[in-house]
Amino acid sequence: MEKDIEKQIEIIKRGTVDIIDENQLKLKITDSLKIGKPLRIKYGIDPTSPEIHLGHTVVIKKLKDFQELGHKILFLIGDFTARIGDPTGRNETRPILSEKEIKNNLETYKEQISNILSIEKTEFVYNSDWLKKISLENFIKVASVFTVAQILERDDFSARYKSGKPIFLHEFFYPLLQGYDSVALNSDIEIGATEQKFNLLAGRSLQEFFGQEKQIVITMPILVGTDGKMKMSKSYKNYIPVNTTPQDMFGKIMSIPDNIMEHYFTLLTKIPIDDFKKVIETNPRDGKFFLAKTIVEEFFGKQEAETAGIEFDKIFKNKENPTDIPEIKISKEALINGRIHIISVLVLGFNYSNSEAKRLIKQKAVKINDKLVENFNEYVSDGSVIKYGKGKFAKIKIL
RNA sequence: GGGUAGGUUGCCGAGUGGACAAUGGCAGCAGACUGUAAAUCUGCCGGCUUACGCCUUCGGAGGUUCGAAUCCUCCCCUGCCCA
Repeated sequence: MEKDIEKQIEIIKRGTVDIIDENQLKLKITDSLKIGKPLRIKYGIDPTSPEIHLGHTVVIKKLKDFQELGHKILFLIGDFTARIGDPTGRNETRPILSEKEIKNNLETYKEQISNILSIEKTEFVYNSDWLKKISLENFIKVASVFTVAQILERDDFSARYKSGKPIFLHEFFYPLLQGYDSVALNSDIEIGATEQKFNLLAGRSLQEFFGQEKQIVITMPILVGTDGKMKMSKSYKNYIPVNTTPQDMFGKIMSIPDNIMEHYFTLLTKIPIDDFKKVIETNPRDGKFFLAKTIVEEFFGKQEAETAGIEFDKIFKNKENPTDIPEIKISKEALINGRIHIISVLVLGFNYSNSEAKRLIKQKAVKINDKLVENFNEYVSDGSVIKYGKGKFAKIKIL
Protein backbone atom coordinates (compact mmCIF):
# COMPACT_ATOMS: atom_id res chain seq x y z
CA MET A 1 0.00 0.00 0.00
CA GLU A 2 1.19 3.52 -0.78
CA LYS A 3 2.25 5.03 2.53
CA ASP A 4 2.39 8.69 1.60
CA ILE A 5 -1.01 10.24 2.20
CA GLU A 6 -0.44 13.29 0.04
CA LYS A 7 0.74 11.15 -2.78
CA GLN A 8 -2.32 8.93 -2.52
CA ILE A 9 -4.58 11.94 -2.63
CA GLU A 10 -2.77 13.35 -5.60
CA ILE A 11 -3.22 10.14 -7.56
CA ILE A 12 -6.83 9.79 -6.52
CA LYS A 13 -7.68 13.36 -7.47
CA ARG A 14 -6.25 13.22 -10.93
CA GLY A 15 -8.98 13.51 -13.56
CA THR A 16 -11.92 13.59 -11.15
CA VAL A 17 -14.77 16.07 -11.26
CA ASP A 18 -16.01 15.96 -7.66
CA ILE A 19 -14.72 14.52 -4.45
CA ILE A 20 -17.25 14.74 -1.65
CA ASP A 21 -15.62 15.44 0.53
CA GLU A 22 -11.90 15.76 0.41
CA ASN A 23 -11.19 16.24 4.10
CA GLN A 24 -13.07 13.12 4.92
CA LEU A 25 -11.09 11.31 2.25
CA LYS A 26 -7.89 12.31 3.94
CA LEU A 27 -9.17 11.00 7.26
CA LYS A 28 -10.23 7.72 5.74
CA ILE A 29 -6.85 7.21 4.15
CA THR A 30 -5.10 8.06 7.37
CA ASP A 31 -7.19 5.54 9.26
CA SER A 32 -6.72 2.90 6.64
CA LEU A 33 -2.96 3.33 6.81
CA LYS A 34 -2.99 3.31 10.56
CA ILE A 35 -4.76 0.01 10.91
CA GLY A 36 -3.38 -1.37 7.67
CA LYS A 37 -6.79 -2.02 6.17
CA PRO A 38 -7.52 -1.15 2.55
CA LEU A 39 -10.51 1.04 1.73
CA ARG A 40 -13.57 -0.53 0.15
CA ILE A 41 -14.20 1.07 -3.22
CA LYS A 42 -17.61 0.48 -4.73
CA TYR A 43 -18.42 0.64 -8.40
CA GLY A 44 -21.72 -0.53 -9.80
CA ILE A 45 -22.70 -1.54 -13.28
CA ASP A 46 -25.95 -2.55 -14.86
CA PRO A 47 -25.64 -6.01 -16.42
CA THR A 48 -28.31 -5.43 -19.08
CA SER A 49 -25.80 -4.76 -21.81
CA PRO A 50 -22.69 -6.86 -21.50
CA GLU A 51 -20.63 -4.50 -23.58
CA ILE A 52 -18.14 -2.21 -21.95
CA HIS A 53 -17.07 0.81 -23.96
CA LEU A 54 -14.43 3.48 -23.67
CA GLY A 55 -16.82 5.65 -21.68
CA HIS A 56 -16.86 3.08 -18.90
CA THR A 57 -13.11 2.83 -18.95
CA VAL A 58 -12.73 6.39 -17.72
CA VAL A 59 -14.16 5.26 -14.41
CA ILE A 60 -12.57 1.84 -14.46
CA LYS A 61 -9.15 3.40 -14.86
CA LYS A 62 -9.76 5.32 -11.70
CA LEU A 63 -10.53 2.02 -10.01
CA LYS A 64 -7.21 0.81 -11.20
CA ASP A 65 -5.55 3.76 -9.49
CA PHE A 66 -7.14 2.66 -6.26
CA GLN A 67 -6.17 -0.90 -6.84
CA GLU A 68 -2.58 0.09 -7.36
CA LEU A 69 -2.69 2.10 -4.17
CA GLY A 70 -3.61 -1.12 -2.42
CA HIS A 71 -7.33 -0.64 -1.91
CA LYS A 72 -10.13 -3.14 -2.40
CA ILE A 73 -12.42 -2.87 -5.41
CA LEU A 74 -16.00 -4.06 -5.00
CA PHE A 75 -17.36 -4.47 -8.48
CA LEU A 76 -21.10 -4.49 -8.09
CA ILE A 77 -23.28 -6.22 -10.64
CA GLY A 78 -26.72 -4.66 -10.41
CA ASP A 79 -28.60 -7.81 -11.22
CA PHE A 80 -31.54 -6.98 -8.99
CA THR A 81 -31.97 -3.47 -10.30
CA ALA A 82 -31.62 -4.74 -13.85
CA ARG A 83 -34.34 -7.28 -13.38
CA ILE A 84 -36.90 -4.69 -12.41
CA GLY A 85 -36.22 -2.57 -15.45
CA ASP A 86 -34.34 0.57 -16.10
CA PRO A 87 -36.08 3.90 -15.56
CA THR A 88 -34.82 5.41 -18.78
CA GLY A 89 -36.15 4.48 -22.18
CA ARG A 90 -39.22 2.79 -20.85
CA ASN A 91 -40.64 2.28 -24.31
CA GLU A 92 -38.34 -0.59 -24.83
CA THR A 93 -39.41 -3.74 -23.15
CA ARG A 94 -36.37 -4.89 -21.35
CA PRO A 95 -35.82 -8.58 -21.41
CA ILE A 96 -35.66 -9.97 -17.95
CA LEU A 97 -32.30 -11.54 -17.54
CA SER A 98 -32.03 -15.06 -16.31
CA GLU A 99 -29.44 -15.94 -13.74
CA LYS A 100 -27.56 -17.79 -16.40
CA GLU A 101 -27.40 -14.76 -18.65
CA ILE A 102 -26.18 -12.66 -15.80
CA LYS A 103 -23.48 -15.19 -15.09
CA ASN A 104 -22.42 -15.10 -18.71
CA ASN A 105 -22.43 -11.34 -18.72
CA LEU A 106 -20.22 -11.33 -15.68
CA GLU A 107 -17.70 -13.47 -17.47
CA THR A 108 -17.62 -11.09 -20.39
CA TYR A 109 -17.23 -8.17 -18.03
CA LYS A 110 -14.30 -9.78 -16.42
CA GLU A 111 -12.75 -10.42 -19.75
CA GLN A 112 -13.33 -6.89 -20.93
CA ILE A 113 -11.99 -5.15 -17.88
CA SER A 114 -9.09 -7.51 -17.42
CA ASN A 115 -7.00 -5.27 -19.65
CA ILE A 116 -7.32 -2.54 -17.09
CA LEU A 117 -7.99 -4.08 -13.68
CA SER A 118 -6.50 -7.02 -11.92
CA ILE A 119 -9.37 -9.47 -11.75
CA GLU A 120 -7.84 -11.51 -8.97
CA LYS A 121 -7.76 -8.50 -6.70
CA THR A 122 -11.31 -7.46 -7.54
CA GLU A 123 -14.30 -8.67 -5.60
CA PHE A 124 -17.48 -9.15 -7.61
CA VAL A 125 -20.77 -8.75 -5.78
CA TYR A 126 -24.43 -8.98 -6.77
CA ASN A 127 -27.00 -6.66 -5.31
CA SER A 128 -29.74 -9.29 -5.52
CA ASP A 129 -27.94 -10.93 -2.60
CA TRP A 130 -29.34 -8.34 -0.23
CA LEU A 131 -32.03 -6.49 -2.18
CA LYS A 132 -34.00 -9.68 -2.68
CA LYS A 133 -34.22 -10.13 1.03
CA ILE A 134 -34.98 -6.62 2.19
CA SER A 135 -38.23 -6.45 4.13
CA LEU A 136 -40.97 -4.02 3.30
CA GLU A 137 -40.62 -2.51 6.73
CA ASN A 138 -36.97 -1.91 6.18
CA PHE A 139 -37.54 -0.58 2.73
CA ILE A 140 -40.08 1.95 3.95
CA LYS A 141 -37.54 3.09 6.46
CA VAL A 142 -35.13 3.62 3.61
CA ALA A 143 -37.77 5.57 1.73
CA SER A 144 -38.35 7.81 4.73
CA VAL A 145 -34.87 9.21 4.42
CA PHE A 146 -35.72 11.15 1.28
CA THR A 147 -38.37 13.62 0.30
CA VAL A 148 -40.17 13.64 -3.02
CA ALA A 149 -38.74 17.05 -3.79
CA GLN A 150 -35.22 15.79 -3.27
CA ILE A 151 -35.65 12.95 -5.66
CA LEU A 152 -37.49 15.03 -8.17
CA GLU A 153 -34.51 17.33 -8.16
CA ARG A 154 -32.47 14.80 -10.07
CA ASP A 155 -31.78 16.06 -13.57
CA ASP A 156 -33.51 13.45 -15.65
CA PHE A 157 -36.54 13.33 -13.39
CA SER A 158 -37.03 17.06 -13.30
CA ALA A 159 -36.63 17.22 -17.05
CA ARG A 160 -39.24 14.56 -17.55
CA TYR A 161 -41.51 16.09 -14.99
CA LYS A 162 -41.36 19.48 -16.65
CA SER A 163 -42.05 18.10 -20.08
CA GLY A 164 -45.05 16.16 -18.84
CA LYS A 165 -43.52 12.75 -19.34
CA PRO A 166 -44.42 9.95 -16.97
CA ILE A 167 -42.26 9.05 -14.01
CA PHE A 168 -43.22 5.79 -12.43
CA LEU A 169 -43.02 5.23 -8.74
CA HIS A 170 -40.56 2.37 -8.97
CA GLU A 171 -38.19 4.65 -10.80
CA PHE A 172 -38.14 6.82 -7.74
CA PHE A 173 -36.71 3.90 -5.84
CA TYR A 174 -33.66 3.50 -7.98
CA PRO A 175 -31.48 5.95 -6.12
CA LEU A 176 -32.63 4.39 -2.88
CA LEU A 177 -31.71 0.91 -3.93
CA GLN A 178 -28.36 1.99 -5.20
CA GLY A 179 -27.79 3.87 -2.00
CA TYR A 180 -28.76 0.85 0.01
CA ASP A 181 -26.11 -1.11 -1.85
CA SER A 182 -23.56 1.11 -0.19
CA VAL A 183 -25.01 0.24 3.18
CA ALA A 184 -24.95 -3.46 2.42
CA LEU A 185 -21.35 -3.24 1.30
CA ASN A 186 -20.30 -0.77 3.94
CA SER A 187 -18.36 1.04 1.26
CA ASP A 188 -15.80 3.71 1.98
CA ILE A 189 -15.81 5.26 -1.43
CA GLU A 190 -18.14 5.04 -4.39
CA ILE A 191 -17.10 6.03 -7.86
CA GLY A 192 -19.28 6.83 -10.83
CA ALA A 193 -19.69 9.18 -13.75
CA THR A 194 -20.94 12.68 -12.98
CA GLU A 195 -24.47 11.78 -14.04
CA GLN A 196 -24.51 9.34 -11.13
CA LYS A 197 -23.86 12.01 -8.56
CA PHE A 198 -27.35 11.97 -7.16
CA ASN A 199 -27.41 8.22 -6.70
CA LEU A 200 -23.96 8.24 -5.16
CA LEU A 201 -25.03 10.88 -2.69
CA ALA A 202 -28.07 8.83 -1.76
CA GLY A 203 -25.62 6.25 -0.51
CA ARG A 204 -24.17 8.76 1.89
CA SER A 205 -27.56 9.68 3.31
CA LEU A 206 -28.50 6.07 3.82
CA GLN A 207 -25.24 5.06 5.38
CA GLU A 208 -25.64 7.87 7.84
CA PHE A 209 -29.18 6.75 8.54
CA PHE A 210 -28.00 3.23 9.24
CA GLY A 211 -25.24 4.43 11.50
CA GLN A 212 -22.37 3.87 9.13
CA GLU A 213 -19.61 6.21 8.23
CA LYS A 214 -20.58 8.05 5.05
CA GLN A 215 -18.88 6.99 1.85
CA ILE A 216 -16.78 9.40 -0.14
CA VAL A 217 -18.31 10.19 -3.50
CA ILE A 218 -15.99 10.51 -6.44
CA THR A 219 -17.29 11.43 -9.86
CA MET A 220 -15.50 11.12 -13.15
CA PRO A 221 -16.22 13.06 -16.34
CA ILE A 222 -18.50 11.62 -18.96
CA LEU A 223 -16.90 10.69 -22.23
CA VAL A 224 -18.53 12.12 -25.33
CA GLY A 225 -19.40 9.59 -28.02
CA THR A 226 -18.11 9.31 -31.57
CA ASP A 227 -20.78 11.74 -32.74
CA GLY A 228 -19.08 14.42 -30.70
CA LYS A 229 -22.36 15.50 -29.17
CA MET A 230 -23.95 13.08 -26.77
CA LYS A 231 -22.42 11.01 -24.04
CA MET A 232 -21.00 7.73 -25.16
CA SER A 233 -23.72 5.16 -24.86
CA LYS A 234 -24.76 2.01 -26.53
CA SER A 235 -28.26 3.30 -27.10
CA TYR A 236 -26.98 6.33 -28.99
CA LYS A 237 -24.86 4.06 -31.15
CA ASN A 238 -21.92 6.36 -30.69
CA TYR A 239 -19.77 4.04 -28.66
CA ILE A 240 -16.44 2.32 -29.05
CA PRO A 241 -16.57 -1.13 -27.48
CA VAL A 242 -13.62 -2.55 -25.64
CA ASN A 243 -14.39 -6.03 -26.82
CA THR A 244 -13.53 -5.55 -30.47
CA THR A 245 -10.67 -5.86 -32.89
CA PRO A 246 -7.74 -3.46 -32.74
CA GLN A 247 -8.58 -2.35 -36.26
CA ASP A 248 -12.16 -1.57 -35.43
CA MET A 249 -11.17 0.41 -32.39
CA PHE A 250 -8.57 2.26 -34.38
CA GLY A 251 -11.05 3.12 -37.10
CA LYS A 252 -13.73 4.27 -34.71
CA ILE A 253 -11.31 6.59 -32.98
CA MET A 254 -10.25 8.02 -36.32
CA SER A 255 -13.87 8.86 -37.05
CA ILE A 256 -14.41 11.16 -34.09
CA PRO A 257 -14.77 14.87 -34.83
CA ASP A 258 -11.60 16.92 -34.43
CA ASN A 259 -13.01 19.09 -31.72
CA ILE A 260 -13.27 16.27 -29.21
CA MET A 261 -9.73 15.00 -29.69
CA GLU A 262 -8.46 16.92 -26.74
CA HIS A 263 -11.27 15.53 -24.64
CA TYR A 264 -10.23 12.00 -25.60
CA PHE A 265 -6.58 12.65 -24.98
CA THR A 266 -7.35 13.96 -21.54
CA LEU A 267 -9.73 11.26 -20.44
CA LEU A 268 -8.30 8.24 -22.18
CA THR A 269 -4.56 8.70 -22.27
CA LYS A 270 -1.78 9.85 -20.03
CA ILE A 271 -0.11 11.93 -22.72
CA PRO A 272 0.82 15.32 -21.26
CA ILE A 273 -1.34 18.21 -22.41
CA ASP A 274 1.44 20.15 -24.10
CA ASP A 275 2.51 17.14 -26.11
CA PHE A 276 -0.86 16.38 -27.62
CA LYS A 277 -1.78 20.02 -28.09
CA LYS A 278 1.19 20.39 -30.35
CA VAL A 279 0.23 17.46 -32.54
CA ILE A 280 -3.40 18.42 -32.73
CA GLU A 281 -2.60 21.92 -33.80
CA THR A 282 0.03 21.18 -36.38
CA ASN A 283 -1.79 18.31 -38.03
CA PRO A 284 -5.15 17.17 -36.74
CA ARG A 285 -5.14 14.01 -38.81
CA ASP A 286 -1.79 12.89 -37.48
CA GLY A 287 -2.85 13.89 -34.01
CA LYS A 288 -5.84 11.66 -34.22
CA PHE A 289 -3.73 8.86 -35.59
CA PHE A 290 -1.46 9.21 -32.59
CA LEU A 291 -4.50 9.19 -30.32
CA ALA A 292 -5.89 6.04 -31.90
CA LYS A 293 -2.57 4.31 -31.65
CA THR A 294 -2.13 5.24 -28.02
CA ILE A 295 -5.53 3.97 -26.99
CA VAL A 296 -5.38 0.79 -29.03
CA GLU A 297 -1.97 0.09 -27.62
CA GLU A 298 -3.33 0.21 -24.12
CA PHE A 299 -5.86 -2.48 -24.84
CA PHE A 300 -4.04 -4.66 -27.31
CA GLY A 301 -0.37 -3.93 -26.97
CA LYS A 302 2.19 -2.13 -29.04
CA GLN A 303 2.43 -4.67 -31.79
CA GLU A 304 -1.30 -4.75 -32.48
CA ALA A 305 -1.56 -0.99 -32.37
CA GLU A 306 1.23 -0.70 -34.90
CA THR A 307 -0.43 -3.16 -37.24
CA ALA A 308 -3.81 -1.50 -36.87
CA GLY A 309 -2.29 1.82 -37.85
CA ILE A 310 -0.60 0.40 -40.93
CA GLU A 311 -3.77 -1.38 -41.89
CA PHE A 312 -5.78 1.78 -41.46
CA ASP A 313 -3.56 3.73 -43.81
CA LYS A 314 -3.68 0.91 -46.25
CA ILE A 315 -7.45 0.85 -46.43
CA PHE A 316 -8.38 4.46 -46.05
CA LYS A 317 -5.38 6.43 -47.19
CA ASN A 318 -4.21 4.22 -50.02
CA LYS A 319 -7.66 2.79 -50.71
CA GLU A 320 -6.40 -0.74 -50.85
CA ASN A 321 -8.07 -3.86 -49.60
CA PRO A 322 -7.28 -4.98 -46.08
CA THR A 323 -4.80 -7.77 -45.48
CA ASP A 324 -7.23 -9.91 -43.58
CA ILE A 325 -10.75 -9.94 -44.90
CA PRO A 326 -13.38 -11.57 -42.75
CA GLU A 327 -15.03 -14.53 -44.39
CA ILE A 328 -18.70 -14.65 -44.89
CA LYS A 329 -20.04 -18.15 -45.15
CA ILE A 330 -22.77 -18.94 -47.60
CA SER A 331 -24.36 -22.35 -47.74
CA LYS A 332 -24.42 -24.34 -50.97
CA GLU A 333 -28.19 -24.28 -51.11
CA ALA A 334 -28.19 -20.65 -52.09
CA LEU A 335 -26.15 -21.32 -55.20
CA ILE A 336 -27.37 -21.04 -58.74
CA ASN A 337 -25.04 -22.70 -61.24
CA GLY A 338 -22.21 -22.58 -58.74
CA ARG A 339 -22.59 -18.88 -58.23
CA ILE A 340 -24.65 -16.68 -56.00
CA HIS A 341 -26.63 -13.56 -56.72
CA ILE A 342 -25.11 -10.39 -55.27
CA ILE A 343 -28.38 -9.43 -53.63
CA SER A 344 -28.57 -12.81 -51.92
CA VAL A 345 -25.10 -12.27 -50.54
CA LEU A 346 -26.06 -8.95 -49.03
CA VAL A 347 -29.25 -10.38 -47.61
CA LEU A 348 -27.90 -13.66 -46.30
CA GLY A 349 -24.49 -12.44 -45.33
CA PHE A 350 -25.10 -9.04 -43.82
CA ASN A 351 -28.73 -9.14 -42.79
CA TYR A 352 -29.93 -6.48 -45.15
CA SER A 353 -33.48 -6.66 -46.43
CA ASN A 354 -33.90 -7.08 -50.18
CA SER A 355 -34.82 -3.42 -50.49
CA GLU A 356 -31.80 -2.32 -48.53
CA ALA A 357 -29.53 -4.49 -50.61
CA LYS A 358 -30.88 -3.08 -53.83
CA ARG A 359 -30.63 0.40 -52.46
CA LEU A 360 -26.95 -0.07 -51.69
CA ILE A 361 -26.32 -1.28 -55.21
CA LYS A 362 -28.27 1.61 -56.69
CA GLN A 363 -26.23 3.98 -54.60
CA LYS A 364 -22.99 2.56 -55.94
CA ALA A 365 -21.91 1.26 -52.58
CA VAL A 366 -21.13 -2.30 -53.57
CA LYS A 367 -18.05 -3.66 -55.28
CA ILE A 368 -17.09 -7.19 -56.23
CA ASN A 369 -13.36 -7.72 -56.57
CA ASP A 370 -12.86 -3.95 -56.83
CA LYS A 371 -15.39 -3.65 -59.60
CA LEU A 372 -18.42 -1.50 -59.00
CA VAL A 373 -21.71 -3.38 -59.14
CA GLU A 374 -23.83 -1.51 -61.68
CA ASN A 375 -26.98 -3.58 -61.74
CA PHE A 376 -28.78 -6.34 -59.92
CA ASN A 377 -27.70 -9.11 -62.28
CA GLU A 378 -24.26 -9.71 -60.95
CA TYR A 379 -23.08 -12.92 -59.42
CA VAL A 380 -20.42 -13.82 -56.97
CA SER A 381 -18.39 -16.97 -56.74
CA ASP A 382 -16.32 -18.63 -54.07
CA GLY A 383 -13.47 -16.44 -52.90
CA SER A 384 -14.79 -13.16 -54.27
CA VAL A 385 -14.16 -10.06 -52.21
CA ILE A 386 -17.15 -7.86 -51.58
CA LYS A 387 -16.90 -4.27 -50.50
CA TYR A 388 -20.09 -2.78 -49.16
CA GLY A 389 -20.26 0.71 -47.80
CA LYS A 390 -17.43 2.57 -46.17
CA GLY A 391 -14.50 0.32 -45.50
CA LYS A 392 -16.52 -2.83 -45.03
CA PHE A 393 -15.16 -5.92 -46.69
CA ALA A 394 -15.99 -9.58 -46.76
CA LYS A 395 -14.72 -12.60 -48.60
CA ILE A 396 -17.19 -15.16 -49.83
CA LYS A 397 -16.73 -18.67 -48.60
CA ILE A 398 -19.12 -21.23 -49.92
CA LEU A 399 -19.80 -24.19 -47.73
C1' G B 1 -63.61 8.78 -8.61
C1' G B 2 -64.69 13.56 -11.74
C1' G B 3 -62.95 16.95 -15.55
C1' U B 4 -59.65 17.82 -19.54
C1' A B 5 -55.68 17.17 -23.26
C1' G B 6 -53.36 13.41 -25.67
C1' G B 7 -51.35 8.17 -27.79
C1' U B 8 -48.80 8.78 -35.60
C1' U B 9 -43.52 5.17 -39.09
C1' G B 10 -36.06 4.97 -34.42
C1' C B 11 -37.03 9.95 -31.76
C1' C B 12 -39.48 14.86 -32.02
C1' G B 13 -43.66 16.29 -34.49
C1' A B 14 -47.52 17.58 -38.72
C1' G B 15 -51.87 15.49 -40.65
C1' U B 16 -58.64 15.67 -38.62
C1' G B 17 -62.98 11.14 -44.51
C1' G B 18 -60.02 10.19 -50.63
C1' A B 19 -54.46 13.64 -53.62
C1' C B 20 -51.25 9.37 -47.08
C1' A B 21 -46.34 4.77 -46.71
C1' A B 22 -48.33 9.62 -44.35
C1' U B 23 -45.28 17.39 -44.47
C1' G B 24 -41.07 18.81 -41.67
C1' G B 25 -36.84 18.31 -38.25
C1' C B 26 -33.24 14.98 -35.86
C1' A B 27 -30.81 10.42 -36.08
C1' G B 28 -29.23 6.70 -39.70
C1' C B 29 -27.41 4.84 -44.61
C1' A B 30 -25.02 5.67 -49.43
C1' G B 31 -22.45 8.79 -53.07
C1' A B 32 -19.38 13.40 -54.21
C1' C B 33 -15.63 16.44 -51.74
C1' U B 34 -11.92 15.13 -47.82
C1' G B 35 -8.04 13.68 -43.30
C1' U B 36 -13.22 7.22 -42.44
C1' A B 37 -12.85 15.05 -39.17
C1' A B 38 -16.14 19.16 -39.59
C1' A B 39 -18.95 21.85 -43.09
C1' U B 40 -21.38 21.39 -47.75
C1' C B 41 -24.03 19.15 -51.95
C1' U B 42 -26.98 14.81 -53.88
C1' G B 43 -29.90 10.49 -53.18
C1' C B 44 -32.17 6.97 -49.88
C1' C B 45 -34.56 6.29 -45.36
C1' G B 46 -41.87 0.06 -43.74
C1' G B 47 -41.80 -4.61 -46.78
C1' C B 48 -42.07 -6.98 -51.72
C1' U B 49 -40.93 -5.28 -56.77
C1' U B 50 -34.62 -3.16 -61.52
C1' A B 51 -40.15 -0.35 -63.31
C1' C B 52 -45.91 -0.26 -63.24
C1' G B 53 -47.73 -1.66 -58.98
C1' C B 54 -48.90 -4.58 -54.66
C1' C B 55 -48.98 -5.63 -49.28
C1' U B 56 -48.75 -4.23 -43.94
C1' U B 57 -48.70 0.28 -40.63
C1' C B 58 -50.99 5.79 -37.41
C1' G B 59 -52.50 2.61 -28.83
C1' G B 60 -56.13 -2.15 -29.13
C1' A B 61 -60.78 -4.48 -30.74
C1' G B 62 -65.08 -3.78 -33.42
C1' G B 63 -68.36 -0.55 -36.59
C1' U B 64 -70.06 3.35 -40.37
C1' U B 65 -68.51 4.28 -45.52
C1' C B 66 -67.29 2.86 -52.35
C1' G B 67 -63.10 4.67 -49.24
C1' A B 68 -60.64 5.97 -42.31
C1' A B 69 -54.57 7.89 -39.24
C1' U B 70 -58.91 11.01 -39.75
C1' C B 71 -66.13 9.65 -38.03
C1' C B 72 -68.80 6.20 -34.16
C1' U B 73 -68.65 2.41 -29.95
C1' C B 74 -66.00 -0.15 -26.30
C1' C B 75 -61.29 -1.03 -24.08
C1' C B 76 -56.00 0.01 -22.68
C1' C B 77 -52.20 3.74 -21.62
C1' U B 78 -50.10 8.84 -20.37
C1' G B 79 -50.00 14.28 -18.92
C1' C B 80 -52.55 18.16 -16.36
C1' C B 81 -56.51 20.01 -12.96
C1' C B 82 -60.12 18.76 -9.03
C1' A B 83 -61.16 15.18 -4.96
